Amino acid sequence: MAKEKARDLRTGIALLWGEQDRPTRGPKPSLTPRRIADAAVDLADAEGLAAVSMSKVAAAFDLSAMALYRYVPGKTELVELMVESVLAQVPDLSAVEGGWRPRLTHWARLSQQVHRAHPWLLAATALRRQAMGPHQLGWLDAAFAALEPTGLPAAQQHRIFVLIAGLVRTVAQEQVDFDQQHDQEWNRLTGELITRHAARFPHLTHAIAHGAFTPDTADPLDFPLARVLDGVQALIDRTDRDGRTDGNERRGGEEPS
Amino acid sequence: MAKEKARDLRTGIALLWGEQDRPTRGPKPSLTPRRIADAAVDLADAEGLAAVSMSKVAAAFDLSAMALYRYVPGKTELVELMVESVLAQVPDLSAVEGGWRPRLTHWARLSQQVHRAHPWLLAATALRRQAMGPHQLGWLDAAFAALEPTGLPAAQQHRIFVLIAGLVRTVAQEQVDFDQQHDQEWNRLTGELITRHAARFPHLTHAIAHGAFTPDTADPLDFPLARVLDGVQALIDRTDRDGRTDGNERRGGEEPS
DNA sequence: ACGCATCTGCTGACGCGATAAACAGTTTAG
DNA sequence: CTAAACTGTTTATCGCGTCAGCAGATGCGT
Repeated sequence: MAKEKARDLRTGIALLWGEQDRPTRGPKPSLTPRRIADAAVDLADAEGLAAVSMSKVAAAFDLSAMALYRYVPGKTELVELMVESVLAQVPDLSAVEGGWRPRLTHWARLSQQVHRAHPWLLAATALRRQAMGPHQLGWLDAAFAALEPTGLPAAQQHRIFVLIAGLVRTVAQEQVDFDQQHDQEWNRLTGELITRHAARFPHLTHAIAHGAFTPDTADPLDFPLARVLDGVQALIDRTDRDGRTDGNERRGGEEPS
Repeated sequence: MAKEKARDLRTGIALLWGEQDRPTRGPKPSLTPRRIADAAVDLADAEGLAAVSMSKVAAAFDLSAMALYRYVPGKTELVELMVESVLAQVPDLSAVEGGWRPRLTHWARLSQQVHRAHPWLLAATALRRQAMGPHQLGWLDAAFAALEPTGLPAAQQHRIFVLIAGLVRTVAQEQVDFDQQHDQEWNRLTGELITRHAARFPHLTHAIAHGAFTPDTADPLDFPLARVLDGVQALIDRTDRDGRTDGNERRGGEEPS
């Protein structure tokens, strides 16, 4: 899981951007990286990322596991291809009216939908700065397009993008993990624990008594996204008013390190 | 990785809360779950979570892998113990002056520090609603303590907690993944890609030209945390002014589903 | 003081994962 | 037509979590 090979990035990129020349000799290839990735996506959608093993993917084509290595350097690159495949619908936000806020909101919702449709995406993009394909860069471009009208410095636009992308991930995480059965069990057992040790967790107890953990039918993205965008709006207002601030003012934390 | 056993939660909780009776017969146990967890933490700190295998942990005591199963039901529970061990310093925010905002900020910073000291924590708490030990609940209690003075409804306090905890995770993710070597390589290769396909990613190109990806010496938690807390402040202001709003007003997204 | 139930820790085995190596069979360029 | 280039297979290695069964230590009830 932590074996980097240094050449992975380069080979991954080559694969993602289709920069390989399939030669003309020998038998016709029966597969393509794309077809393999799509089969892997189907498998992951149905049984989770953990079920995606070289042999199970190969089995979808009635081939042996090793056959895949003719098309894909290794599993790392296969997962990168899966991500790219799933992001094929690059958002076009130019039709969204109302400026940066509705556009960013729409971007976030589209991203959330992809995560909902492919719960494994979260785990697949979790670690490392991986090789990015054209579709992934397309999503990034769309986000910057939405942020441009804020008039904020590019560095801050980037930070806001990271913030919102992270938010979508967080919310997706909650939704992915959700499991009626398991969740009820968890609520029951943990609730019982807290009640038993109420004196040790007074504020938690108080909050629960006032409905903090009451289930909620609203889309879980609504509330946090509204908060974050309010925060961005506040930054824009302050920047417009003050002429120039770097956005890292003293509000919200003092200690130097 | 995806094998749930239904009894895991219950046994995990029993272990975390020390609700087992070690009997009196037989040889003296040479270990305790706690000592095992601490050894595993040291291993993970040094070589990453992937390096934490039953045999490697056991090797730290010159024992065989199977010996650990006398103390710990399985690896799942071991990881839960590791998390609990690392959260032993439950924050006490009562000394922090200035109301909810500095307190929440402090909570976030402490959490960030733990994540920095134990990069594997992120992966260890990534999945599922796991069994929570007293320390973990302590952190939760501290957060609600900080949120109480906002006067917001408990359900919103909970949502804000989730938002901020997620934010810390996101930032921690960035920091954990960071690797000078690999990052420079990534910047070089990906930058080159974007330049080559500039026409396809106009806004991204524009943002980069204006310094969007320029490295930054500020603590990466500063900016996003300030934005989120500004957003919370806006919610408080609005609630105070309007008397009553449910916090899911129309700002920031309209479509019903 | 003794014996056995109760422990601890060990070895061996299983199944499953990624992937390296060597090989058999196929296709096409020269 | 032949050899290079290519596809797919079998076999093997290594590491993982964990189950089963065994050897030896310990201390309770007698």
